[in-house]
Amino acid sequence: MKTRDRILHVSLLLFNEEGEAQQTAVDISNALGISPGNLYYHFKGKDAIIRGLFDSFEEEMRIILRGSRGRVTSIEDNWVYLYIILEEIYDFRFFYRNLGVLLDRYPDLANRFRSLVAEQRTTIHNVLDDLRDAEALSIDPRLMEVLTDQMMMTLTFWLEADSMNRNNLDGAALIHKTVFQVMCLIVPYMGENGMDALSRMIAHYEASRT
Amino acid sequence: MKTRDRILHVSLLLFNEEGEAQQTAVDISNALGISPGNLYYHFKGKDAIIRGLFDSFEEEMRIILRGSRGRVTSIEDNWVYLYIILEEIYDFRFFYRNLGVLLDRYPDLANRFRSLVAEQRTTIHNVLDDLRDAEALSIDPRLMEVLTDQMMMTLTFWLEADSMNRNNLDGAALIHKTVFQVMCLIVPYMGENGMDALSRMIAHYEASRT
DNA sequence: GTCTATAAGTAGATAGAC
DNA sequence: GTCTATCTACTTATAGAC
Repeated sequence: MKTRDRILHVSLLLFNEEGEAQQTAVDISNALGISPGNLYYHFKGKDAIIRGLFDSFEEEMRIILRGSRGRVTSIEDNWVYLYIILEEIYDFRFFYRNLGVLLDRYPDLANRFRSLVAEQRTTIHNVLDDLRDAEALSIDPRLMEVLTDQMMMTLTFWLEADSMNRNNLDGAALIHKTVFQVMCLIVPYMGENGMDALSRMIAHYEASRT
Repeated sequence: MKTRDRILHVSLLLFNEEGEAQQTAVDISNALGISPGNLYYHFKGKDAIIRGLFDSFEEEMRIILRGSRGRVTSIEDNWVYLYIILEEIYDFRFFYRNLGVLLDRYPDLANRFRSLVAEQRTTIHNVLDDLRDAEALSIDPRLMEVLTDQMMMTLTFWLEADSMNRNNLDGAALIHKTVFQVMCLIVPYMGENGMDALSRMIAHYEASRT
């Protein structure tokens, strides 16, 4: 593994586990067992590392988003698809832990992030349209934008929201809970099947917690 | 106005407008036209100022929350009550702009914040109960917790969510939009009146934007 | 590519005069 | 209460040897 890749790999671990703000360039070089000078040879600074990590995240997320085209046609598909998105976000969770700071500090990155969020929103919107076409959902058109916004909000701030609670969940449990939370947003639009689907989801959710 | 109060007042303005992270102790003293030494005479540092500001926010918010007891018995009441909460948050919006950082940096403040959020959640839950008792809402009990979480998420992250958009709204418009967003969360549970209420809300919302 | 050593810059904090 | 001056601590960034 090349030093450049090792830097990205270890930085991601440190950022995710300890928080991005807490890690200095020297901390990262220590964790790698290399000198700060060497780190600077590969990356001009911490911001360059972060940009490198965002490159990976952006690429992977765009692949996931584009992979949904016409493939999510049932409530179960939707459940699985949410899982995939949330797991990708979890892999790069330090970005989402304090979005505000990062966007303030790196304006160029802020634009790329906003653009990615916009594509995410479009994808969610399309998925809802597909589910409506497949008659899995019946949504008042006037509520579509609001519902999309609400789903986006949950998909973007679930990690920060969890840190508001005293007893934080581990990753897998939190992802599961969040999928459930998002699915519940569309339960009222599932018509007759809504309550059944809800019961199955709750059973599934409760079972996974034991 | 005493220097101590002027410090709190000007700091709040600076934090809200320019961001908390961007302001150093020296910046604040410059804005006040006093020396850094004098600032340190009144507050041991920026964290002491932030604590002082949180004291005010916490006190005001708890009064608002406790003021709701049994007083929110209609959809219209709920609309107004959301307004009051959102406006209070907006006054101290720098806390919500990057919650993650603040909670990391000041663990004691994090506990107080979590406790306040918990009381907020209880209040929202009680209000929903009251609305159900008043037969303004009809909610499946299994969805109550999820709905409460969803409302809390919106009330906590609306400011950060707005900064994800390219064209940010001004304060009044954003508050209005957010009230609308939260109200739409309960539209599916209004029964027969839901669609009527939605139409009225949309009319009201559109009218306010022109 | 990698190291050591060090410069340069910044924020936080205090001492002592007025 | 308020000031000036200074000190400490920490982080980023670079220079030059190996």
